[in-house]
Amino acid sequence: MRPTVHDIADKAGVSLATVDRVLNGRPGVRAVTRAKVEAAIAALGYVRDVAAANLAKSRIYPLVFILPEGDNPFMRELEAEVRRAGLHSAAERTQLSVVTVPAFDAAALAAAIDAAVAENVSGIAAVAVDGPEVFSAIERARAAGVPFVTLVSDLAGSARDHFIGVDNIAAGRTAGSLMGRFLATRPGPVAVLAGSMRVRDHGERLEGFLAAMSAMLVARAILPVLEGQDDPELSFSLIAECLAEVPDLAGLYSLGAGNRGLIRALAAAGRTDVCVIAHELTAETRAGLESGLVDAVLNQDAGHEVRSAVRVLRAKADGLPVNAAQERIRLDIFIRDNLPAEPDAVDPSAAGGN
Amino acid sequence: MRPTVHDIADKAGVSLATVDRVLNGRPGVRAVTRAKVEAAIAALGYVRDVAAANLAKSRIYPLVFILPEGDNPFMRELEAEVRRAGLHSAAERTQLSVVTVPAFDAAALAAAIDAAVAENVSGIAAVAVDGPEVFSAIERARAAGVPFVTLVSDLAGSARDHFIGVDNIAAGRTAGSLMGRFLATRPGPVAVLAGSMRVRDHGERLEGFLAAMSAMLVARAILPVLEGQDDPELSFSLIAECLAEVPDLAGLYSLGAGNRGLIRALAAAGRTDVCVIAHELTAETRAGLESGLVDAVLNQDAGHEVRSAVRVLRAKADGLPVNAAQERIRLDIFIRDNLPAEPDAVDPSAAGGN
DNA sequence: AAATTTCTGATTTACGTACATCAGAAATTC
DNA sequence: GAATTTCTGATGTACGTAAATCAGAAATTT
Repeated sequence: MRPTVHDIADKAGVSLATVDRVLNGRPGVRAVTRAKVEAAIAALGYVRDVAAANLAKSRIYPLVFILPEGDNPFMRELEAEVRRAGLHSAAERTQLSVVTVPAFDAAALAAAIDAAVAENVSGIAAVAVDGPEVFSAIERARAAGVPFVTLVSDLAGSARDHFIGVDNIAAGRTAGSLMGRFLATRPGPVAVLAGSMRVRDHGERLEGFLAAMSAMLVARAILPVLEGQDDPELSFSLIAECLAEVPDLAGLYSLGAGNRGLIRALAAAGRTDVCVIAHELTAETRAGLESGLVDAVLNQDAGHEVRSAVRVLRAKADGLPVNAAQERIRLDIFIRDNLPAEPDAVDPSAAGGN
Repeated sequence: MRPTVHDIADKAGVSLATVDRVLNGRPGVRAVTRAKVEAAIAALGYVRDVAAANLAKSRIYPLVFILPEGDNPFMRELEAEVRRAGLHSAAERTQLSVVTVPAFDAAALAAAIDAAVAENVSGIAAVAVDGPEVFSAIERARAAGVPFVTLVSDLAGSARDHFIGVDNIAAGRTAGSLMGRFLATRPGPVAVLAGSMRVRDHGERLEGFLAAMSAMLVARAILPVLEGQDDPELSFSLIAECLAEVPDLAGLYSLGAGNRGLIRALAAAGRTDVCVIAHELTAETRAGLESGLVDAVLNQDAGHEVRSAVRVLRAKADGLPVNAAQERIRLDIFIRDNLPAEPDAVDPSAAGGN
């Protein structure tokens, strides 16, 4: 059997109360006694039984996810995954909630962060927009002792505890590399559709893509980046216009969330010959892959990200270390042949993470 | 607060003991009383607090992983992941152990299954070899009430509860599809290196690969399958011989574990022009991707598989349902540009799954 | 040496569930 | 209606930890 607090007390020759004080960093223990207890803990290889501890504490952890509003399918999927995780979150003593704010709006995000801090939550996960207001809001949260993780789009250099999302530079590089291989020697320029350069993930993906394309043996023209604001209508018209103006367009990299408009424009123009690489496996991009309009989709698993965020925030709230390797989010590559089955309906009885 | 057994007792107007009898399916409750209690449970939306239940039971679940022995790097990684998971398995009240048996040996596997059943374990995960002995051993395990999952290689049609691994037909199709795109119009035959057709995963991958290749616009000769028994030396000589005899070889699909020998043979022949697609991201295939000898690696995440197997076996042991969607193992595609960072050293302090 | 402060021990209750025991009520059989 | 069987209630202990209380020991100050 694994050792308990009682074993520590026996081994160290102190009382249970003293062990408790040492374990939970409470005052009222002399340095020598504390050392004795710590020695016993180390000798026995004691590890706290978190289940029992949480039971005794009956503590709950209210965690807030701040996501951009609007019809960005990936963000809505993230929201759905938060709700899904919330169904069995009671077992892990977490209470998840979602707050939505206007997309690409640093001031609104900062206000939402401050509001969450005021509500005294145990942790915040947010899709970061770049801006000084956001930096200082994160600093205020951390100063108030509230763990903070960035989700999907990072804000390196800020006070955030952790970033949960893919390496976006590598994602862009992967897109560029696949595009190069798929196009091979076929001539023609490549277009890029982004949402906004005010979120770092888009900027980073572009950076990686350009780097990979410029490393190709065959030099290829990259058209100026189209900014569709992750809006279906705007994305549609931008792409439709581009297709009309550039008849020999060879490739199209969609690094944001404008895929609905993009696919509609491609279908309308009947251009199945363009090599299309998009991000995030949603209903639209899945249909695009199946119909052959889209050649590859780079994806980050929303469910994994939500569960990872919950784990990290809980660990930070408890002052526990995080296994960075385990929390690394993988970049999935999907082509027509390795599409996963359609996700099933929510099953509240399911336990565990993934 | 979420409801407890006490709330049910109050609501149903019965005692705690009766609620307990209903919840745990113990005898001694009239049908009418049972119905009252069940109504109260449904009305309150009660869900058992598993943490408290496990604490009270102080039950442990001994789970056994039966893996092929030998220097198959992926199997050794699986073994390492089992040990890694075992480090914090105490928290989940599981006790993991690994048993190795000769590879491709149905009788040895069946014997190991019987031995595990005799030891009265709570669950068994095994890399299935095809054979009648294995079928009947699985049936004996299930008859003895021991949950059984197949790992990596399935045995559909057997009594196993669940399969933990990728869809190997889709994996083969993906390999074929990528091979076709990467080769484009380049002429030349393609070779396939397998381990043994006695494990179904190899057979299924081959099936998918051939299907995808035959669906290509450009017809391409596929050489007879080379069976390397997952042995580095044998694989080396088979590939070396093949490279010598087929100078215009265009592609090479390695669907088993003979990658060390394969890469050595390619390097020795200086053939960086052959399009190579291999399975499982190991030290060898990673180095191959980085050096450019290997073009793509299809991977299943050993850590995910182990954690999924543990979750499924525990759920089966407790008679709980399994969320199949959540337990589906993804097929990862790795190219040079989306290689994850080298795995870190084991960190026993890490909590949670992924 | 007395008074004070700081530390430590002993004990208790609680968290939510599992499980066992025993007495008594209700239903069934004779 | 008595005897029996089957069901139900009441109660208690246990799991491993958290947290509180209070008494007493040790160290410190006066």
